[in-house]
Amino acid sequence: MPRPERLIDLAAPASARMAGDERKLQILRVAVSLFSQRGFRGTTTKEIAQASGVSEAMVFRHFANKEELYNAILDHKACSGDAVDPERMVADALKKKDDRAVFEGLAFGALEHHESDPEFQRLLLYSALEGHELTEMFFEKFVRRVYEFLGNYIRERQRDGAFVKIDPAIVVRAFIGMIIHHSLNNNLWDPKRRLLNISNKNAAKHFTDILLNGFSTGRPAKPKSKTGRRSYGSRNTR
Amino acid sequence: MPRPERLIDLAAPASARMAGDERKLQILRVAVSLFSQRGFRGTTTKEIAQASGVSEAMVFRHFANKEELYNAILDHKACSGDAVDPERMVADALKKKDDRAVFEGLAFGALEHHESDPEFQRLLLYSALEGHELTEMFFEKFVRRVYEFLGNYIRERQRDGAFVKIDPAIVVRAFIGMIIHHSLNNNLWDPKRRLLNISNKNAAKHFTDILLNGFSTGRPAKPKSKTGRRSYGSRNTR
DNA sequence: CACGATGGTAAGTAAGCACTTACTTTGGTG
DNA sequence: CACCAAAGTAAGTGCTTACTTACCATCGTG
Repeated sequence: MPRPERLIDLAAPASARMAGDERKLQILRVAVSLFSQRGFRGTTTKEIAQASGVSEAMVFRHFANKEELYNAILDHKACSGDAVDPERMVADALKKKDDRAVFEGLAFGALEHHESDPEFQRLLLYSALEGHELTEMFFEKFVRRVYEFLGNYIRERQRDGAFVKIDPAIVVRAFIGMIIHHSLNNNLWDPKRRLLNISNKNAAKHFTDILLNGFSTGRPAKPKSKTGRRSYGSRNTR
Repeated sequence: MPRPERLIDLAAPASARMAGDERKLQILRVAVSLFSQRGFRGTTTKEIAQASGVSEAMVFRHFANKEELYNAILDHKACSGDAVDPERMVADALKKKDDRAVFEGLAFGALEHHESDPEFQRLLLYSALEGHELTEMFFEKFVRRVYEFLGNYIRERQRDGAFVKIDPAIVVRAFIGMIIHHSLNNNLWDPKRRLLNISNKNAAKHFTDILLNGFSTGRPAKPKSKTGRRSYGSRNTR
C-alpha cells in the first residue's frame, strides 16, 4: 500500500486565524492537490483538514460534505481558472488557413497547459475511472467542442483540396491522441522521460509534421547507402 | 434448508463446495473485475466475497490480505494471460519490410486486444494513479520493449531511405498515442462512441495512413511516385 | 463408517471513515 | 472596551472496513 507520507501544508503562517473565504479557498486548493494524488475515495477529510492546518470540523463548515467539496473543485477547475479556448488560441492561423500553424499551435498550447497543470489530468482520469460527473462535463464542454471546431476547419480545407478526403473525426482523434498520450507519458507513465525527452516545441512540431506529411519518403523497400547519418538533434533537448 | 440468495456468481453451480484452487481462481477473477471497475481502494473485500458467493473469511483463507490479492492479480494478468508479443505478431511483415503491414498489423492487434480486455486498461490506469508497482512492471516488460523493437525497425528503414530522418522514439510515441488514445476513448471517455464510431480494422488502416503519408495533399518537396495519392479517399466510415 | 483434512461460515474486533455537537477563542466595530 | 459574530476546536456518533476467531459441514479414503 504505497502512500506518500508528506502532507504538504499550503498555508502560509502555521496557525493563523483566516478570513472565511480565504480559508475556504485554501482548503479547496489542498483538496485539489490531494484528490489528484490519491483520488476521491483515496483521500480522507482528516487528511485534507490536517494539510490545511485546521480541524476536520472546519472543512465541514465550509463544505456540507465531501461530495460537495469535490464538486466545488470541479467548478473551480473547469469554469473559473482554466477557461482555455483552443479556437481562440489559433484564431489567427485559422483565418490565414495556415494549416501548420493551426495544428502546431494547438499541440503546443495543449502540451504547455498539461505541463503547467498536471493535477488536472490526474483529476480527470480519476473522475473517469470512478465514474464521476466531471468526465461528462469536460467531455461536453471541451472535448466535443474541439472535435467540432477542428472538424469544421478540416472539412473546409478538404473542400479547398488541401486535405485528403477522410472522416475529419479520425484525423482529430489521431492528432489529439499523439498530444494527450505524450502528456500522459510525461505526467504519469514516464515522468523521468526515459523513453523520450523532448521539448514541447519540438513535440508539437514533429507531431504536426507527421500529421500533415507522414514520415514515409514514399520510396519502396530497397537498401540504400548510409551517407548522411546525421543526428536527429531532437533527443534530450530540454 | 433454503440457501440465501447469491449475488453475481461468476462460477458454475450456484452454491457448491469447490476445490481450493478452483475457488481461489474464481475469487481472483471476481477481484479483477471489481478492482478494474472501482480501483483498489474503492473495492471492499466484502464485495469481492459476495460476488464470489462465499463469505469474507474465505477470501482471507486464500489470500493473506487485500494487498496480496492485488499482487496475485497483477501476476496473473501480466505473466500468464497477457503473453502478447507484438514483435511476433508482425514478424512476417517485418521480414518483408512491408511498412504498411507492420504498422497496420500492430495497430489492429493492439486495438483488438484492448477491446477484448478493457479491464486491463482500467487496472493499469488505476495502478498508475495509485502508484502501484504494476505500472513499472508493465513499463519495463512491455512498453520499453515496444519502443526498442519498433525503434530499431524504423532506424533500419531510415537507413534504407524509406523513412524521413526523425528520432524514431517520436514516431513511436505518435503512433502509439493514436492507438492508445483511441482505445481509451472507446473504453473510458466515450464508450458510446458519439465522437467517432469506427471499426478497429478501419482505425488501424487510417492511423497507418496518417503516420506514413500524412493527410495533407500539398506535400512540400515530395513530388511523389506513381499514382499520386494512395487509397485515401476511399470512404468516410461513420 | 469413522475420522481427519479441507471447504465453508457466523459473529466477532479494532481501527478508520464521514460527519456532528457543544463548546472556546478572537478580532473588528458601535 | 465590551460584545458578538465568525473562526476555530475536542470529543464525540454511528457506520464501514480489513481482518480474525471459533466453530460447522462435507468429502475421500483406510
